[in-house]
Amino acid sequence: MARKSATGRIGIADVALKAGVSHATVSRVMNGNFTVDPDIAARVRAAAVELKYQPNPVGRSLALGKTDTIGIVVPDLANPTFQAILRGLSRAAAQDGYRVLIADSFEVSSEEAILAGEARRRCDGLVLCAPRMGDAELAEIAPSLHPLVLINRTTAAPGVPSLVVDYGLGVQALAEHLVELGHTRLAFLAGPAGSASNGLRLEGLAVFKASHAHVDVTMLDGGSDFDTGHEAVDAVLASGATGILAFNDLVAMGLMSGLHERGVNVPADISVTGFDDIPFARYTTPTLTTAAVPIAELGAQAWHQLRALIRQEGTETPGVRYQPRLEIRSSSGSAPVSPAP
Amino acid sequence: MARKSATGRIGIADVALKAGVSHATVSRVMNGNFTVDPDIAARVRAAAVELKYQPNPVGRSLALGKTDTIGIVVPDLANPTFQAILRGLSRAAAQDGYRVLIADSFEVSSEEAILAGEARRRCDGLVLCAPRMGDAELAEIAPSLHPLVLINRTTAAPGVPSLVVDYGLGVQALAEHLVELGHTRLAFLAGPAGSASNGLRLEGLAVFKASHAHVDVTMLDGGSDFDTGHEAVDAVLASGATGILAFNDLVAMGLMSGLHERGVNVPADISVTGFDDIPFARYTTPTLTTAAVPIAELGAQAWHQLRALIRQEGTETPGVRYQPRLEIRSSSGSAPVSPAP
DNA sequence: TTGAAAGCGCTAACAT
DNA sequence: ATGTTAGCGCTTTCAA
Repeated sequence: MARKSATGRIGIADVALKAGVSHATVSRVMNGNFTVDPDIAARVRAAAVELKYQPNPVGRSLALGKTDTIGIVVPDLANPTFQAILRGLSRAAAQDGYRVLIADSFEVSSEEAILAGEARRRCDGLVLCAPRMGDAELAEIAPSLHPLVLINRTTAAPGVPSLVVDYGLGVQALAEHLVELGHTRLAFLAGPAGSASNGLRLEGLAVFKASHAHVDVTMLDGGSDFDTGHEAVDAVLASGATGILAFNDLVAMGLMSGLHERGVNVPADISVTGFDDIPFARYTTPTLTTAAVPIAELGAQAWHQLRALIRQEGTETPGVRYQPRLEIRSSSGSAPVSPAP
Repeated sequence: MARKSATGRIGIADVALKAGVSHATVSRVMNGNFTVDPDIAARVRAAAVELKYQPNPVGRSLALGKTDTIGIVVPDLANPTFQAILRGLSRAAAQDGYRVLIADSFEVSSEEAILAGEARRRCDGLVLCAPRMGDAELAEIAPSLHPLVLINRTTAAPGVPSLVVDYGLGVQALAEHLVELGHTRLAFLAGPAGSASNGLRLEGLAVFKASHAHVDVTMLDGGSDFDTGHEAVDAVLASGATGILAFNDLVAMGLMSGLHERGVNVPADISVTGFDDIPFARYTTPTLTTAAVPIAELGAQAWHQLRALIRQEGTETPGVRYQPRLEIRSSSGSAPVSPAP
């Protein structure tokens, strides 16, 4: 048989032997180098087909110094937001012939730096998605990770484009919307303490409060998943608020489910808003008012920025800032005449 | 500076130079080979730390003939089922120091074989998730993909473990459940035509029908997402069925949303069941009766089977068959006395 | 115990 | 137009 190499797979040498040419010529043919005699090229191609030869990407990567692979580090693969980003990234990168290596840090921020470094070494570039590590650490490792693109996080380190969603603006729009509906007592169901996007929401709320002295905004501890919302029902009811700004759509859905169980009517008794506009938001009962984030586009954009960096296109790309779009559906309505039960 | 190599990164040669030893010795130290003099080892380690040396995985892969990476090919990264499998796989593989490369075929079955081959060549093993390609093609390429694990698909090719969920049994249990509630007119909202799991459901329904001659089961065309369910409202109502078996939870949610808009009460007028028990199923209104699939475990199990293959542990692993568990919630109830509106 | 050297599979500069 | 040769960065025999 034609299996010569140590790995047992068919290598360039086998094809060269079969076609009666040198490795170099085979390599040239495989890479579409036209300085090869058509007859010989045909012979090589025939041999390659017959042997079912497929170039070994590892050897190729070592020789070329590139892997045609990019890495992405996410805090939690279970989070729909990160899933959507991954999808957008994967799709866009695939269009340019790049593959995606994933690294899930499982919210263990101390692992992120190591994970990122390891991923980066196997890839041509890296996307760091909402990293939980501290600013100092991020700035310190950023240079060693170049080409690097940040999502929902910025850094002082130079040459690192950031794609950030303006959660502050989004939460302001939602609060504004509730106020226009007559609500004067709001509550914010916060997200994970370490999350930068939660910080942005808090900043947005501070701005909102400064210009709406007559509106009462209660702060409630929370998280980022269904259960958070579901478990927050008591706290929400105790707050006396009639307009609830949930950290995200998942929390909002959990909350609505809990309120439903208590017989509280949404939006007649209490209005609930989410954030992100995940696909499910259109199909909840009632449908969810939320702030839409062009999340899949974020993934695609991350690839485009990374690609520019990899190709060393000197176009200074400071990143992109995305503004959420208010998506009014049925979970928000006029404030009840009497306070909520 | 210590940057010598062509790639601009610090290589083993830099460390060797700095420590005053050969590449070989550095390699030995980095790999914990104890045949190195402790003093020299310490010197090497110090040099490595000082230069922030990190071995290049590509060079390592080429020398060792392994990448410590596995690949997974999915038909659609947007599908929660595949996301969950990916997560379980990624988590389990990470525990053993393996990374995951993803390849999304975007439901283009003609691309699957190429995608799978490319992914496999960069990895030590492959997981093919519910491949849409034909049986013949699958059996033909399977040997070249070894080590290979199949999810929700089987093949005649030997040495390929399959993890399959028994969708047939699940749909039978759901239908049985509806019949026990008094429903005699059911409808099945089918999934994608090419999907093997849809085929299994159909087989299950055939078995069910054979033993329930008095029950009428209408077959309705469909798909696998929200919109499918939402758009099926008319067909569902026209069928006169009071118990609807949706292809999966997403379709069920879309359908319930559509029914709600039409003023049809679930489950008073019509009962709806899903499939998969995605996290959202607990939080729909009403909560969704479904068949639970231990989906994250499937991903983990895929890794364990793949690991055994990679390690060439001769333990014949013919795969695992998972039986869905009936999860009765609020979207299914007694059949209405009079036919649905 | 260490170094020199071969080789993993490929690409590319150089030579012919 | 093609072959020879030298790497890419690493591991691993084989000598010493």
